[in-house]
Amino acid sequence: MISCTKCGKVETIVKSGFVRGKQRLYCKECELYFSLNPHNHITSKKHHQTTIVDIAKTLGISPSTVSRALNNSQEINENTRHEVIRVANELDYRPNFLAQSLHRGETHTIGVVIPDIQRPFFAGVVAGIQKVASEAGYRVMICQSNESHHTETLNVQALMASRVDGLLISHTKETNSFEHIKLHLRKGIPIVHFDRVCDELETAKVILEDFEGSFALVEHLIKRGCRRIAACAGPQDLLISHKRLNGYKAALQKYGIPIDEELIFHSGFKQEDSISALNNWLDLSKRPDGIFTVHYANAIEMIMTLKQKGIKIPDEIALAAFGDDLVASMIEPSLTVYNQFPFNVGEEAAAILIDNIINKETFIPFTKVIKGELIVRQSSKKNLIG
Amino acid sequence: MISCTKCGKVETIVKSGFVRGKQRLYCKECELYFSLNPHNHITSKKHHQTTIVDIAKTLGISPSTVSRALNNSQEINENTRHEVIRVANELDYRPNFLAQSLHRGETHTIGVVIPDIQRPFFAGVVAGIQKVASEAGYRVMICQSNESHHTETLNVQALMASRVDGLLISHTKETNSFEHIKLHLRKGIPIVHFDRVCDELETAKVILEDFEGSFALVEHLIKRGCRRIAACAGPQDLLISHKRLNGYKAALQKYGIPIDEELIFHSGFKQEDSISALNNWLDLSKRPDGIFTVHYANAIEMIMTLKQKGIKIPDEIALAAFGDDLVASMIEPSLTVYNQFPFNVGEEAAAILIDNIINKETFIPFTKVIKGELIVRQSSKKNLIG
DNA sequence: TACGTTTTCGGAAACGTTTTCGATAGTTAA
DNA sequence: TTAACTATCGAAAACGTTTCCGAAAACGTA
Repeated sequence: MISCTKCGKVETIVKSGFVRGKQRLYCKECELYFSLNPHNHITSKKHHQTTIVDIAKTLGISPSTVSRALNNSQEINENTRHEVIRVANELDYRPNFLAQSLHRGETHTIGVVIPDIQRPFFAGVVAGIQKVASEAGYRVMICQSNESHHTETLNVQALMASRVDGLLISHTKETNSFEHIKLHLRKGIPIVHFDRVCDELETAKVILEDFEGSFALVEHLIKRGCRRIAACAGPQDLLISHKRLNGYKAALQKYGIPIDEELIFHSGFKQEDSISALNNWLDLSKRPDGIFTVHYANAIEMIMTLKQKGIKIPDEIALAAFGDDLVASMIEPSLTVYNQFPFNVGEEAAAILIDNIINKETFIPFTKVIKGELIVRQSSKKNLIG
Repeated sequence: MISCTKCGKVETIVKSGFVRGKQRLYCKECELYFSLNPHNHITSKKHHQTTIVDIAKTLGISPSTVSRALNNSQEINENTRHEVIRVANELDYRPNFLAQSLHRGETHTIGVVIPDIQRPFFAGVVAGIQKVASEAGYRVMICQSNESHHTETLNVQALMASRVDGLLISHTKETNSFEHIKLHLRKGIPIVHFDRVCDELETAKVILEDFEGSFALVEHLIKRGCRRIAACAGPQDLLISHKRLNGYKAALQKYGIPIDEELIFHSGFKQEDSISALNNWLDLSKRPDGIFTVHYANAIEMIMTLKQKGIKIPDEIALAAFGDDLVASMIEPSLTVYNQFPFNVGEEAAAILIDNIINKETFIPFTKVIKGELIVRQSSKKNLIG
């Protein structure tokens, strides 16, 4: 006797067509269409994630119907839909994201390449990215380049192989060729740069007020009385290093202070670099009375060294730096900084990328500037002129 | 006239079988087998990633041969392999990771769920994970739960839908039910806990010396003369909070100091929490002469507050805390901490997970303890007894 | 009764790979 | 000369899903 898959009754069953050698049936009461499948041995492999086919088999219907039921399709009987959903829950069905992505040609995943997740700036950016992305239903894959151009290239390749829908990238300090990006840009993959951007590529960019921030910091040092300001710039190859250095120079020029190349040092991100630069400056016949650093970490190290040497901050030397962090406010004297709002940078970058992904055809690249904020602390206080 | 796909010569071509209505050909000189395909219009869609089929069509061979050529198969003519690789480079072929994963049933990706990437501890863990994972050829997907149990559940679901090969997780402070983990554990997905682990699940775990570290910190405070030590413990639900509190209590007991519940406070991770706890203690008739906090950030805030109030550290109150960070060494007085080596935690957790993934059948869960290190700084120096 | 329409579903193709199976031609052995 | 073997490759199935195309039954209308 044939019974309904749902209610189990026998008397309500009527035949309803004949497809591919199998009798199609219909339960009058449940208004449910189904077929009988002779071999219902669900070959329960050890670790078998239930698929749409498993649901179809247990219900005696076809995979396409199950798919329709689970995707809010219009053309399906409401009762069938409920049955499918019931069985899906029973078997703990989870859609296979790989299969969906393969079919749809999109993964709803965005790739992120950053130099170092342990730097608070990038951690903040990533947090901002994840917030916006998850709200928009996108997953995030993060890769670290560790400031190595080669690793960055491998990261980009891996993300592209994973068919991410778009890419967010901040380049390494040694990256000065961009073929690995151009390649994918030509294929139409949406790419958004942030912070360490690249001017020769036609991508959307989210940048900081590198020039304005440096200008504000240096101008602030000048206004408090500094006349001989040293600069600890970043790695030579980095575009933002140039921009920030230009801000420094512009501020000096505005106030008629000559630029002394002796006082400009291009550091890496290592501690030794900034310390040796500082020592060189201190050995000069005319010591600087102010120091501007492109990265707050350098300034922190310098403060520690200056304190050991018994040099008074800010009276003998004042300091101001790019980027805020807890330690900048806790150290004594606390450090004057230009806060970059990394979380906002991440939010904006992700929002722009997702816009680029969704409106791929009409999107026109542009550059968004995230405004920063000068935070004056003890390392530069007192003796204010203007 | 028929010419070789490779060398273009006509006279070296011989017929070599006949398959599915198509003449199979062979170039004597190149030792290359191929067929002619009547329609070689590569329908160059706008954004068309070249596939294995595109390569097959341009060479007049079958996709399976291309696959073999690209996968170092034995059963393929060396000349054919070279031709395939040449064309693959020409068309800039990139294997579709989705299709590969779908077929193989594994993604070579591991999922990571952490409460907050912006906390240096977790950023360090993630860096360690990424190092080991990438060395082993695994990708990493990172999700933040933002200390929300609900978000954590969604994260786990999303990662499982993406069919990650394994999961690394550190629970939120509010997580006290683990159904969302059990479900997948039953299906055989390798899962490794770290830091904020869960004792009721049979997973491998990487933990810190929570008990020992607290014991060491508190014993250190006692040895320097503290007799009334307050504790700023973590959230109630967290297993590690209990362990650390137990270490605190054990140290007191060893030295015959009574445990005063008045001096134990369970904080969240917010700044206000620890400050109000501190104020309560200061209002007591018998103030504490030492403070132990489960998280260094709380101690930093307390140091700032104590300094404002003009209370001498460590003479009136000494401090010691769990977890190291740059700010702990920079603040004045610098903070005595128990360093947890987050990078090592990440490395170990990833290594164990990958071992679990590869040897799924034989793997037996175990717990790995990452040893920490007591770093004595100014916040607890002087007056040493023992 | 005859015909058109609606509802509901199944089959099959497609996404891009890998792999199993089988087929052919050439080579070697008996 | 025939059989067995080797080298090389193609066809097709499989992974799990979605979607296009059609088809059958039920329903409505004349």
